[in-house]
Amino acid sequence: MNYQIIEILEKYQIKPTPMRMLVLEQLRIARKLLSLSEIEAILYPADRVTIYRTLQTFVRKRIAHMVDTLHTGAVYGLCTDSCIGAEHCDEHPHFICEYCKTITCTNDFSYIIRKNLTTAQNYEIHKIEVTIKGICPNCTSKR
Amino acid sequence: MNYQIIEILEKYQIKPTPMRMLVLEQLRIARKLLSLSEIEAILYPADRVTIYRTLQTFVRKRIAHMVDTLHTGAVYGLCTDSCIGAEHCDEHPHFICEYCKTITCTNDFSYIIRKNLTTAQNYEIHKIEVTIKGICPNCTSKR
DNA sequence: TAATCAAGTGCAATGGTGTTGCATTTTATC
DNA sequence: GATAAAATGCAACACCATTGCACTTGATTA
Repeated sequence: MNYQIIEILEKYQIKPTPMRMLVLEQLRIARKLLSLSEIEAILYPADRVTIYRTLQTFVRKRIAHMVDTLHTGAVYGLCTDSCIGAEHCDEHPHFICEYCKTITCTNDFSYIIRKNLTTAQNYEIHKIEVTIKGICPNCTSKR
Repeated sequence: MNYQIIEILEKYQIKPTPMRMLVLEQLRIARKLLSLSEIEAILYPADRVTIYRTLQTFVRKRIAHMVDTLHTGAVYGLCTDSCIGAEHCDEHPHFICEYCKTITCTNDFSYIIRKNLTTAQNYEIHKIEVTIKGICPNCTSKR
């Protein structure tokens, strides 16, 4: 189990310290994107700043991506299978369920946006963030 | 000039106080979305909280919409001509130029996202936020 | 016109999140 | 084992959103 985590960290050239292993483990366990505060609560009494910097390292090393939406705060998630590798994929729309508060990834539409804006209007696009709020299929049935 | 502003406010059933007229005027003058702090700076020494509540009122009364992206903070803009009326339109993608920091509205792609997620996957969508970061056509030539 | 009430405003203060500086601890290297 | 580099933990700060409360303004009614 831990060996697997260490393996992943080393694959991304991240020194496998205890804190980093803990944070990575949580990102792997979680079935949703996690905020700094959520991770902080899970790993209490681990230091907030250290987790913050760990997440920064993860984003920099492209093992995880960050989605920033104001009223939920920034959240972090591991890149999915489809984006493991050379590309840092944080462009799939993120769906925030207003019922269960879960943040999940949905299909990627960014290529449509990218294509339109770059070819037709000469925008130079660095990052596309799509955030969708509503009720997820899970919760639709629960209500 | 002021009569026009008063007219607009009354159209949206907002009592035309001096502060509200000032804020609305700035939103109209600005060719981009404005943050609370930007409006605060323009209207100095007007009270931040009052402007904040004025903007809340504007959003509630659907004369303006809010876009929230973390690292720029929340920004506000008047609904465009195409969305004046019954519908509160805040779903066009917002483009943040990393050079001039200007936030502008771009074409609307949300219908694509909405259609796909609702018909194919049973999501109930309340709000779509698309934020794009990069360099706008204006600044591309300047560099 | 004066009294009354609701709405709007301004000041003070709080809470949350992101962020930095610095001293200490841990880890890697020689 | 000594030294250097990286990671960590604590304290503190900055910024923004937000609330509480007292005061002012403006509208309504007696």
